[in-house]
Amino acid sequence: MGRPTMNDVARHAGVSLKTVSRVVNGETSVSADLAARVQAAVDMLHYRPNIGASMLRRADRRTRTIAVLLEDVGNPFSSSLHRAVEDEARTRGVQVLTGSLDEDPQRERELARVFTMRRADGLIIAPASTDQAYLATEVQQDTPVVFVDRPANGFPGDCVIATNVTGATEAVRHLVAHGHRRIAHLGDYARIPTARSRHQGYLAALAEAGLAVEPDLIVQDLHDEAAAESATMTLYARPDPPTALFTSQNLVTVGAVRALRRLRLHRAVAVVGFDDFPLADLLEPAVTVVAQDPALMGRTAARALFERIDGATGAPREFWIPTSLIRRGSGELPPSRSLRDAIAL
Amino acid sequence: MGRPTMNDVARHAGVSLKTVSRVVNGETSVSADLAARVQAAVDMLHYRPNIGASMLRRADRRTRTIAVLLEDVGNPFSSSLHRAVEDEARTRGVQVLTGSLDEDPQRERELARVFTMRRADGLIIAPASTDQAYLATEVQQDTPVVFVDRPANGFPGDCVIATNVTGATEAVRHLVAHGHRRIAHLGDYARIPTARSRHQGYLAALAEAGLAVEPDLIVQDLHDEAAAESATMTLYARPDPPTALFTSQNLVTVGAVRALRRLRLHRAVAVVGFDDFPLADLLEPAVTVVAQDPALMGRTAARALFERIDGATGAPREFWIPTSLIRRGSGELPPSRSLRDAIAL
DNA sequence: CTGTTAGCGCTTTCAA
DNA sequence: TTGAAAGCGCTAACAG
Repeated sequence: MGRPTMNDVARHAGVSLKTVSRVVNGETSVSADLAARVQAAVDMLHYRPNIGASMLRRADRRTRTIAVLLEDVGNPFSSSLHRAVEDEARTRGVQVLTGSLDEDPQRERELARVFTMRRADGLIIAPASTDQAYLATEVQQDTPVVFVDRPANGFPGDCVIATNVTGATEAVRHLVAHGHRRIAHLGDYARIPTARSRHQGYLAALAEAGLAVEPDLIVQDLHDEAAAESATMTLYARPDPPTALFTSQNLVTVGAVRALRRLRLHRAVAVVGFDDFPLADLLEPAVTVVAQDPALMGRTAARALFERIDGATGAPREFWIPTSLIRRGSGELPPSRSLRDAIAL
Repeated sequence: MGRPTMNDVARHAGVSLKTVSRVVNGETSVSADLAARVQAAVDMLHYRPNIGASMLRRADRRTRTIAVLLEDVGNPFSSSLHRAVEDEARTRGVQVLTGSLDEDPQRERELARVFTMRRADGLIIAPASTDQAYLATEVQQDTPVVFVDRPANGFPGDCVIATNVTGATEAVRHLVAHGHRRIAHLGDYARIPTARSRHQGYLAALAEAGLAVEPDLIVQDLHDEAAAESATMTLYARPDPPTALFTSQNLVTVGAVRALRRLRLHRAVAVVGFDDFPLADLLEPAVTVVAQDPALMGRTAARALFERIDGATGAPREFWIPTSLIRRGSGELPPSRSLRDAIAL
């Protein structure tokens, strides 16, 4: 009394179950006559094959499902990436399961297990944990995993990562070129690999310019707007504040911009942010950023995954997705000679 | 040579397959001794149940999967909604399949069919088409469908919709209260139900204020920033332009703001937008909006769906999600007496 | 408490 | 070209 089955169709069409299977799967070795009768029965009963059941017996054992584990399907970076994966999957008739990790390593394991029980053909993971060795026992040998946004440890898989170090270096070099000597770095959780790379790029640019590292100008473990805003306020309560900020993530960038607004320093302090965000060009001054390309990252990850699913072998590959500096104004402000006066206002 | 099966576990533990099934499913009627042996074998073989296979024979025939059809999983509205659905699903151990419709009715049907073949336990659809009668033959009687953001036609299902008409009326009433008499409406594709409702709300507010409808001040079928920007430019090339804009969607709002910037009218023309967007509060002037609550819409839709999946019967319900006017500055600008002079600049 | 048998909806294998 | 039988991994129904 539930959905009609292949057997129901066979009975209605007066053919064997196997003939229905052939028609449904588009095999050509069925006479036109029988095929038509089967099709008529399919239409009349509104038969829809149960692909979960077919996968059980099918030789390739594919579920035509992939799973994507992201930081948060609701944030702009993750959701752009998700959309790009969907588009690649769609051309192949593959469905996409998603889950949000919220920087929780535990959740990463849980979801890897859940999607394994669903027999996803492959996984795309933006790791929240620092060690993916657990995947060895969690996923099957022949289930490919592609890592995106952050590198993996302890498990072989293709890897799609933005050029975080060089992007950050370029950002800070840009500030140096505009005359800045005291450049602060506002970073995300220090345990996040991308945050570390961006920090590393910052240090490299300072070294390159022969500038000393001032630990007081480096604030880490900022993960949301509020934290970034208050860290910036604190920075500008100091006697000798920086003339420029390099922020390592868009929520941090926005938090810093908010603080500068409150302090009325938004036209006095230069800012370059890592990762672009909507409307950055409409702020005053418009925000200079090192833009990532989440859609390209998603597309690249999906294509790599499907190549592996289709049987590609060989050592894990690294795909480096270039970042690009977008000059909009905030990063081109010269160092203010009178920051303390401005603050006094 | 693939994944270990329940049979492999049974052999290793020296018990029957059914005993393994009991342990794996947490049934208590197994002696501690056997349960421990089974668990040991599970751990040693890294056994993971194939829930696709179990669903085939299980009495409730649930896949513990729901499908969500959205406009575009990459846009802020859809992705916030998606995230809220995920959170509800997670508490129930249910996985979420998603798909983007891109305003394509054909795609809506396709995806409904695909997810039916996956035997999703229920569907959440933000309709792209105007008629959902096709669902009658596409989904099973007992597969609940909940519609979100836009109403359904021709198919019974709970419906979760923002108060578009009253929200739009409130927006325009707000502009009227600030002295505006010539208020333009920039709307999305006229075929989109939410766009029509917002247009209707606009008309209601004008009528309430005793203002005549000026067809020249109504521009429809704007779906992206570029279209909205050029429509706004055109509007201000007219001899007698409006002193305020009511924009019906956030891309349209942003396009209009861009145009006003270019015309240097952003402090002269009042703007209220429908639907909030990130950083609206950081623009100058900050943008007054009628905010929707996509997360609440997603949560409400998911809860309604799970109630139906859990057997709730009764007539389709309507859940009206309230909008809220957020005053930020752009909507509180008074009518400019010298718009033409300002434009002349 | 434990096991045996049947069968979910489908594809495979093999025979006609 | 068509179909019968077996079986994918699992749970239900029923025995012991």
